[in-house]
Amino acid sequence: MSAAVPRRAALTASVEDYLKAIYELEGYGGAAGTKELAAALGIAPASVSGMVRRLAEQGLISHQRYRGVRLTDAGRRAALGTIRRHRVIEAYLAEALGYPWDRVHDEAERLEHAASDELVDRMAAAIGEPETDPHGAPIPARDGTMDERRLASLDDLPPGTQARIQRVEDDDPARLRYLGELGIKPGAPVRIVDRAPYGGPITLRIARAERLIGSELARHVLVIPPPGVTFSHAAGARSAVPAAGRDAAGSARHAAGGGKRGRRRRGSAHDRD
Amino acid sequence: MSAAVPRRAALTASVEDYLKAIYELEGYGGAAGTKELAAALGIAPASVSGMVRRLAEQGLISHQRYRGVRLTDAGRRAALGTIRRHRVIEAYLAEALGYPWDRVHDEAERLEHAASDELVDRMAAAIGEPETDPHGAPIPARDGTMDERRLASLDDLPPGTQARIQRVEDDDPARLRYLGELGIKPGAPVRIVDRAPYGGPITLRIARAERLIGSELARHVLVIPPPGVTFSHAAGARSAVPAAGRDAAGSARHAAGGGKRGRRRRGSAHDRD
DNA sequence: TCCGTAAGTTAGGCAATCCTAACTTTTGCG
DNA sequence: CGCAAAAGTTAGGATTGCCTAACTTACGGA
Ligand SMILES: [Mn+2]
Ligand SMILES: [Mn+2]
Ligand SMILES: [Mn+2]
Ligand SMILES: [Mn+2]
Repeated sequence: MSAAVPRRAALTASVEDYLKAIYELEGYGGAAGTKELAAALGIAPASVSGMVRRLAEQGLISHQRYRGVRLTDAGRRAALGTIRRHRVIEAYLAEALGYPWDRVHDEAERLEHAASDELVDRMAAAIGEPETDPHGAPIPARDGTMDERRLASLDDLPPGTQARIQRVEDDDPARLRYLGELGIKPGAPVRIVDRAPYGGPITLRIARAERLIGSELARHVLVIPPPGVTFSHAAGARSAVPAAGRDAAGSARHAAGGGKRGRRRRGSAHDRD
Repeated sequence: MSAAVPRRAALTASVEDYLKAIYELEGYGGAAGTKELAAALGIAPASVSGMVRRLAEQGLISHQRYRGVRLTDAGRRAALGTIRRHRVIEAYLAEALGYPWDRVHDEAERLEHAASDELVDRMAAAIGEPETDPHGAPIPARDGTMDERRLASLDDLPPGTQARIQRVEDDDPARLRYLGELGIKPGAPVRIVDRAPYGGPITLRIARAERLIGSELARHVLVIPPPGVTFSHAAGARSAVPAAGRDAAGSARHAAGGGKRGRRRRGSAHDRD
């Protein structure tokens, strides 16, 4: 049984995950920092330094010591390939196999490294060439192009605004389930009825009901920016805002944990796409 | 990005492949040899010795030095779990995604280590709980039970015998394509019209046509043994015959290759199931 | 300008896998 | 029975990836 069976020229699963993470942390024009990357991947910063050297040697990223990394064209191509596989798989699991939208991510996180492009293409064809994953994230085309429009979050919208939910962040399964209960899913029309001041609750009209959500939650729900809206939160990864509000690097949750012995227990995932 | 996301208590992909290989080499009551295992996995015998020690320490196999290995109950359970995942995935790819039967194996060989049991169960349900994979290999049930009937090969049948194709070996994509052209696939009724002596060609009546096949090819096509047939080739792996004809251990093809430098290039696969 | 802190690196380790070379045990044959 | 080939093991390496501890650099104030 078996013997290798590599998927492509084949980067390792680890490398693919690094490239994906860097892609998402670069956001609109920045570089990805070591610590940030470590948090996103659930590993120690020192480990990232080591991998960064190797990725740079392989020409997948460029690295300025102490200054962060950026994808090269080759690295970006690879990242978008993995992202395409991930999102098509998520869409397929939801569409063809009845997976709930809060459980597609973890499964895709593993399958993205094992599925061939042929399989992914067959999946995409089987469900009608979807343009987004179940959370509304755009699926890169086979040629590596992807819709990279910046999005605004519900938290950025003034009262009275009408919009259509474009995308929700898929980090947290529990949050996804809650959003699902509220009827907040991609494609749904929404109206901002009211906003309490000082970061208070936001009143929405959604799915023919009025709902109150906190501004924290609202930041994880994205819409196409109506004219004149300045956004503080962008699809992809980081804030589009200059300085304020960017304390928690990216959106990394419980970081690497701090066990003493017994390696091999990295935290659970926390991503987007 | 991500962070771990293990599939189960999670054996490594390597360990799962070893256990599968051992399961198949054990055949009906034997032990699996180091060299045999190395050939099946496409790695060097010395590497197998090392892994064997670790698997024995973990209680997945029992090992008698210089005498070969056997699965423990825990090891057999794990092996059957992987085999179930592999075969369900093969069946799903063929049934739901239109994969040709000569290309499902390699894809399944990778996905089997990444797909969760939930995914595999959903796949099985989606295609009506298949009992065999596209090559006729039985799919272990969720509880780990599997039909382990010995099968006879076409080469074992005397002229005049009627049988129904049960299974074909899926080692070689080219052979699968050829068998497909001949109409030799699981479920097809076949009649042995004639056999030339001294290992000469066998004349079959299949798919309403008469076909000639060599005895080598015939050995890779399996049927439920009609009464009175002694078989020389069994499903699973090795011959049921005492000594004769067991030169090429198992059915390993091009073994480990013999590159000098540059590891990381193991040969392509060669298996069953 | 100076400095402390945060971020990033290096050093030293470990575990999983695989390899080649060299040595040991088994075993089939004459 | 005796031995040489075959099968199996050990020894010594390499690679990938991750970890902790300790050191270095960058940078935002005071
Ligand atoms: Mn992943
Ligand atoms: Mn997603
Ligand atoms: Mn495999
Ligand atoms: Mn197979």
